[in-house]
Parts: sequence; C-alpha cells; structure tokens
Amino acid sequence: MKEALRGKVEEALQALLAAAGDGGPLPDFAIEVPRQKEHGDFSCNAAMLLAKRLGKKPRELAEELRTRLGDAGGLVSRSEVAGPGFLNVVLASAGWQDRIHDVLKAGDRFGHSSAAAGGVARAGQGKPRVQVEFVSANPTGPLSTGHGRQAVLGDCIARLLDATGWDVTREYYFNDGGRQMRVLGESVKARYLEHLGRAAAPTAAALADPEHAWQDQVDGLPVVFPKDGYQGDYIVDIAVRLVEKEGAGLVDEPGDGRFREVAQATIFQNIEATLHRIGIRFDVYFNERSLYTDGKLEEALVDLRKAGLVYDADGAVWFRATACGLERDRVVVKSSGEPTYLMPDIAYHRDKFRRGFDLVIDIQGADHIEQFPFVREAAARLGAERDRMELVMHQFVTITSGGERVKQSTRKATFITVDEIVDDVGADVFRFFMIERKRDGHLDFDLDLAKDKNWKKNPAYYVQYAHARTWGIERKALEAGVAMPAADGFDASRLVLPEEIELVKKLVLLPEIVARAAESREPHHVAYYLREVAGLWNPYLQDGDRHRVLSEDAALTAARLGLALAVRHVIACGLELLGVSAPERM
RNA sequence: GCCCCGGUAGCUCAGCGGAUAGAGCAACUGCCUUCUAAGCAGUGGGCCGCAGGUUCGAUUCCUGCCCGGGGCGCCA
Repeated sequence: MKEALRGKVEEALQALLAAAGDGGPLPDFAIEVPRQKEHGDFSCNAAMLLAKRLGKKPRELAEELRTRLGDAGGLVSRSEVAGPGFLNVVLASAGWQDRIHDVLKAGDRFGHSSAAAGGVARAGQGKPRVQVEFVSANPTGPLSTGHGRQAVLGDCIARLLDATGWDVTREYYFNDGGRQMRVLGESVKARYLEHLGRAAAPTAAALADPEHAWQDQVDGLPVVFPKDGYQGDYIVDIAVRLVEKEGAGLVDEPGDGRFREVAQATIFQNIEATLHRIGIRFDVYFNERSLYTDGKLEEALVDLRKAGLVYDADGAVWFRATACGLERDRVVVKSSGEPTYLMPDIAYHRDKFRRGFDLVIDIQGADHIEQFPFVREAAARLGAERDRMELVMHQFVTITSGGERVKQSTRKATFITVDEIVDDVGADVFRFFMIERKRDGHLDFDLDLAKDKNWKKNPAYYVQYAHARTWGIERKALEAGVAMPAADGFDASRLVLPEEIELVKKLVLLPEIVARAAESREPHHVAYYLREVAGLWNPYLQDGDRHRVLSEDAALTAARLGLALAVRHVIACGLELLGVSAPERM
C-alpha cells in the first residue's frame, strides 16, 4: 500500500524535476503515517526537501506535486497541502478493504518476508545463515531473571530473523573449565562433608564477607567451604543426594573431580528444563572444553603469535589489542599457564565463521559489553569478518512487588529465579513481560501486574484474549449455522465503519513491524503493536450495539467474520514471533 | 578519571528528523451488565534532565554538563 503510493510519488517527482530542468536525483523523501488521523493516511515531505534546491516555496512545490500525482490511478481519493509543505493523502477506502483478503490468504504467515536478509542475501545460495548465541550461562546455578530476559530476547530475535529470511541456528556456549567450575565442585564437596559430619559449616560472618579469611576450625571440625563459594541451597541439595547415593565413598575425591561433574550435570539439566518451560530450545550447546581437546585454542594462540599479536610479559601472554586500536592490551594466558576466558572466546568466534555463518550475533548483558571489542578484533585478525560479528546488548531486570524493589544478590544466592516467576505467572506472561521493553533500558518486572488475571489489566492476557475472542465468535457462528468465510469469500466493501477501516489499516502494518523489529533486533515493537491491535479489537467487540459481528445481514456478517479471521491471523503470527501461545479459549 | 546505557504524564514505559508528543495503569465524571470473565465513553495531568549547535523543522542528530545504572581484573 505504502510502496504503491511511493512509486506513484516518485513518478510525479520525476516529472516535476524534469519540468524544472533539474536532472538531479530524487530526494530521499519519506512516506509516513502521520501521528494525527486528520492528516490523512500518509504524508510526504518531498516538497520541503526540494524547496531550497529548486528555489521555490515548499507549499508551492507541494501543490505542484499534488497536481501531478492526481488520483494516482485510483489509489488516492483525496490529497491536500498542509503545514509547512506536507502533501497529505487519503487513500480510497477500497484500497484498504481489499487488503483484508491478502491477510487471509497469507494466514498465520502474514507478516513473514525476506526483508531482514536482503542486505546479506547470497546469490543463488539459498537463505543466508545466522547464528544467534545467547544465555550462555555457566552451569553454576539456576537461571536468574537477568538470564531470563536474555533467553527470551535471544529467542525472539531468532524467531524474527527466521521469519524474515534467515536460516537461524541458536547456540548456547558454556564454560566448563576454569576456576568458576572448580569452586563449584569444592562448594559441593564442602556441603557433602558437612552433611556427613566431617566438616563444619562456615560461620555466617565468614559467608557475609568474601574477603574475610576462613576460620580453620569450628567446634573442633575443619571448615572446608571455599572462599567465594556458591552458597545456594541447590548446592546443599546436590550434596545431600550424593550422600544418599554414594554414602561416604567420596570423601577422598577432589572437589574438581566427581563433585564438579555431578554438580555441573545436575545444574545444566535444570537450566535446560527451565528453558524448555519457557519454550526455548537450542540447536547447539557449545562446550568450551572442546576447544582445548580438539586443539582449536592452541591453534588460535599460535596464529595470533605468528601474526605478532601476542607477546610475553610478567610471565603471562598478552594480546596486543592496542595494535588493533583498542584501549589497552589484555592477558590471554595467565602466568599460571591457564588461559583467561578471552582466549577460548577468541578461538570460539573464529570457529563460528569456519562453520560458514554469514552473520554471528552475540547477545550479552550490559556487564559484558566492554569485552566484545577484544574478542571481535582478535577473531577478525584470524580471518573472521568484523562487520559480520554483531553485539546485541541489553540492560538488567529489576523485580517490583508491592510497590517495592525486590533485593537480589547473586553471590548469596538470594536472587529470584526464572522458575520461581514462571511458577507464579506462567510461561506466556513471563515471556510477554520480558520482551515488552526495549533492550537498552532497564526492565522493571512488575510481579503484581504479571500475577493479575484480569485480562484488561494484564497486557499479556489482553492480547491473548483478543485472539481467543475471534474463536469465541467462530463458535457462536457455528452454533447459529453460519460458516466462516473463505479468504475471498466475502465482500470486504461492507466494512465501512471508521473503526473497521482503522482496524484493517492496523492489521496491514504487521509485515512492516516485523521487518523493523528483526532488522533492529528489537522484538518489543511486536509486543507494542499487538497491544495496539488488541486495543482496537477488544473495544470493537465490546460495543456490540453498533456493530454486532453476527447479524441478520448475511453479507455483512461474512465481512465481519472475515475481519475477525484477519485479526486472529495477525495476533497469532505476532504471538508466535514472541513465543507466546495464542489460545482458542481462556 | 575514562567507556557504555538510560532520563518523556503520579507510576511503568512507547515514540521511523516532521505538524497540536502517545499508550497502559492510577485519578476524576457519566453510562452499561456484554458474541466469555468490571466493561464502555469522556476528563484532567508534560520547561520530552539542562545548555548550546546542525536543520526549513530537533523528544529524535552532534557537543558539553547534571542525575541514575553498569563497566574499566592474570574473574567470567
């Protein structure tokens, strides 16, 4: 619709420029939906952009454009020059009404396109491939709300890319080597010994202060809990289960052995189960340790050295990041001989490109954002393409309950988990709330609103209910012996009420919204759009006196049932992109 | 000190260089009891953090400052 008008305006501008003796290019004008309804369906700013160049007044130019555009082959019913030089256009209503058939023909796939992949399309090679890496939480504890936001965000971005022409791989990278996992194993072992009565629990004072030196003994028993150890109850649970299964048979095992393995496996299963609960499945779980065993890490280090990008100092190996224009150099291998997280990350990103992805997206929380340039630069020097590595960052989550911010602490394991919230509000509401806000801002998760079952208040239910109501109407129609119309099986010109035209105009926007959300990696646009659609549909149904869907007038009934079906498809498609279910009844 | 992200209605937030800046909740007024569940119609509420700059036009782009969050490790 918009593109059709744009084409006509371009023709008119071409003629206008030719008449003025200007052979230059067309201006980069906009065709947009004005904020105010009175300004028509679309407005065009071309006249203002050309005023200086042609030495004419903007309003005069706009008038000339208006004349040349005419009715644009029946597309335009009315146009006028307004404000400083806008050309406002009202389209013929038949243009809108007929679009409803397009929506119905496309069904749930209305909204899908190849829009976002356009810039990277590979000639004759099929869809371009994108990898989206997200969550990537190390298996040291349950998923927190921060991970939850990233999980939903990443999954929605993946869904959007898939709907706009990409072949998507979801990947989870996890770190199963290194100090963190050793401390995890030692934490479990400490709880294990404690449960067997062979060691003492650390004092509360010691746990509260990570810098405090551990006491060696409490009441004659040794304290073995590691400094900065994991304090959550889930650690105790794992230890208790080990005692039940193995008795005291593991007292001589090192913390870094069986204890770490069992803890890791248990926690990871738990994380996966949580992700499945909220509808997220990964195609690849990439294991950091594999980079050591298959030699890719060593290879990357050797290649960096060959390229003169690492050097030895203070017993450590440094990445010469300053040579790549970055602030300072970074250690990649500690003086202990153990690589820092940076080294495997570099090898990992190089590996991503070797697997043939056209685009690699890392989704990360704001606390990791500064690390990305180092990984990207190093990987780029090893053959990865810099402009095909993209960082998508997001801010944190705070939880509000009873008007108060809920305090959380990762270290003390007093954080709220994804599971706890999903227990309370369900996966659909969880996802909707997590995706409703733009990534760049903090997300305030209002637990009270999320728990509220009132469909009018809770935006997730408000949208779902709008969808369910289309099924309610269908059930009612079938009861009355009225069949649902086929995509072309009704006369859309019967939809003449302003609220009906407005609905159609809104429904038709879906593909544009989806494309923009995908390209900008901002799924919240879809959530807002769905609220707008529901915000038109729900009141429409409420005002039953003015426009009952099911009426004596068979042709009108068919048209309104067609409208209901279009609403259903648009909402179903949008909710699918957010990973939120679209129930037939609630 | 340096870097990143925010600052828009009482609250939570949308806003693609355009015209008189929007939504939901909360508040206020009137009506209604539903094609499923307290709905519908309306009202009030704003130096778009501050100050410059670019532009025909700035909430939007640029610079500086203020406030809030995060980051600046041989932690990940």
